[in-house]
Amino acid sequence: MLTFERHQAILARLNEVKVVKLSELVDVTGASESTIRRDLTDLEQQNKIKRVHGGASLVTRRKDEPSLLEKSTKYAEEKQRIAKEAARLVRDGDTIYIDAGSTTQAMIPFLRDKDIIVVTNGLNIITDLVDANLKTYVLGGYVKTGTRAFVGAGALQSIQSYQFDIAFLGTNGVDEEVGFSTPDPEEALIKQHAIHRSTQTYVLADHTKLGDVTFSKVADLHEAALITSEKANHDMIEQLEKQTTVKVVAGS
Amino acid sequence: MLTFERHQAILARLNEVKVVKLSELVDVTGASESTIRRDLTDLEQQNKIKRVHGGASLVTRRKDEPSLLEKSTKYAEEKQRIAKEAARLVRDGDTIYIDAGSTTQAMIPFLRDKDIIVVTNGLNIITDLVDANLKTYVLGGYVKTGTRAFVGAGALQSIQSYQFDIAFLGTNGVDEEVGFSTPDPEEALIKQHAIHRSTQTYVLADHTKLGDVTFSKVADLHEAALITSEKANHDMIEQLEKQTTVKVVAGS
DNA sequence: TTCAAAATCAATCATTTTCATTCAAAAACA
DNA sequence: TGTTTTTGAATGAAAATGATTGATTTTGAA
Repeated sequence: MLTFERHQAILARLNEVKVVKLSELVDVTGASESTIRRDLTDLEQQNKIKRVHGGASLVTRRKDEPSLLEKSTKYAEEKQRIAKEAARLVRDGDTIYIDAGSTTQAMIPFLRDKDIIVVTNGLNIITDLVDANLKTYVLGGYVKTGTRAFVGAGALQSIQSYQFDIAFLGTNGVDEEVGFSTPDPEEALIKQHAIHRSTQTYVLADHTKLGDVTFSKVADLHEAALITSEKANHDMIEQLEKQTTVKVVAGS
Repeated sequence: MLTFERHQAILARLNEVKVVKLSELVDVTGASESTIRRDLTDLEQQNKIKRVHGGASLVTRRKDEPSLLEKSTKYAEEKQRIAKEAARLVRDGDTIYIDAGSTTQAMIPFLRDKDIIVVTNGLNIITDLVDANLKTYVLGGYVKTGTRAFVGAGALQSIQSYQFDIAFLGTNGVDEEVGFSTPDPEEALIKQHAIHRSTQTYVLADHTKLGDVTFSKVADLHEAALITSEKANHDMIEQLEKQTTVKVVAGS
């Protein structure tokens, strides 16, 4: 058996089993223990496998987890909990829209490996989606400096091609009277279209957003359900519940 | 047994087994070991097989796209020089298309702060463009795992909206007969449209691509100009010049 | 926990296989 | 005929392999 063939056999077997004992590999390939050891060393140097005592496992091509510091600042605990709750709503077979934004981005780890199609307009979101092994589609358009969301005529045209089971949106303001709002009119426009092309819409907002109003109105409260956290003012939540469904996730 | 026949026999056998022991080949063809070795050397030079210790395997024209990391580190210097030459062609006020790919990506630092509009279908390219302070537009579409290019119906629809002064494309193969080619038909389709929507087209290719043929044809040689480097075989360049404009950038 | 047996490991060496190079014989060619 | 190309055998170098050694790690029983 050729070196190349053996390497293939080893990798194939690892693909099935994730971790295999050395003795099994010896059986499968019919090579001596020494040879297998050398093979494993080779493959490890090629960064294809990770050796463990007695065997080996395939290295997952995922990007390294962001550092803890990054995580804690980027996705505060509250966002994590809200994102997790949102992700629970997604079922295999769904086609969903994930809006640009850090809270919606926090959903992605909870969606890993699901059999879903995801559409997004957020540059930072794309990489995470692909790394999470999800079928990923992107709106085209102009890349906004700052949030790096795709907006404008291109994005508008793109979104018309899709229908979503659920849209998950971020927001900068949730107000009883004004409804959902965001600073940039261009982004607001995309969000509006996402709502209209989707069977259900959930807006993810941590407690700091409640009561705020920003420049561009996205939608009335009744047009989307809201997911927020216990940290929010309870009177505020009661008020909002008159106009929309509110999911409140447990505090820390 | 004729040389040609032997070559065919070898290739046929490789087709079946992917990798064969040299001794087996000797049995099959009835030629001496030396002859087989010479045959294998020939076939490898013709780029038809890849030799490994103890045998050989057929080169596949389909998958086998090197990872992004590999791409970006390999022949970095040469790509830099080619990219710089390409960037020199861009004038203020231009609208250009920059194809997904590591060589085209290398152009971006040389375009910094220019007053141009850039359209791309490469995920990794977007961030660089925005960071280089360029007005950036993105095609939508499906995100290919691997190269992370945007392809498919969405990308196709998006690209129809634009007209370019210059399109800069990468490629995996440049061949006198076949022309420009790339492994993925979906990407090839986008490239074709880019060419047709653009006043001028330049294909950027380091010397390793010349003479190669991959699965999907993108265009004939005369449909685009070529930028490559002095490392390329000079006879090859002469041949190519019969069908297209070739810019050759200085060696290291 | 501690200890000893078992398993696994890296390192080394002798053997086998494969390789490129060389050279002379055979074949093809003109 | 003489010349060129192809072939096969021989050589030593290089690479791959399998067995052995003793060190290290894991396991399981006390």
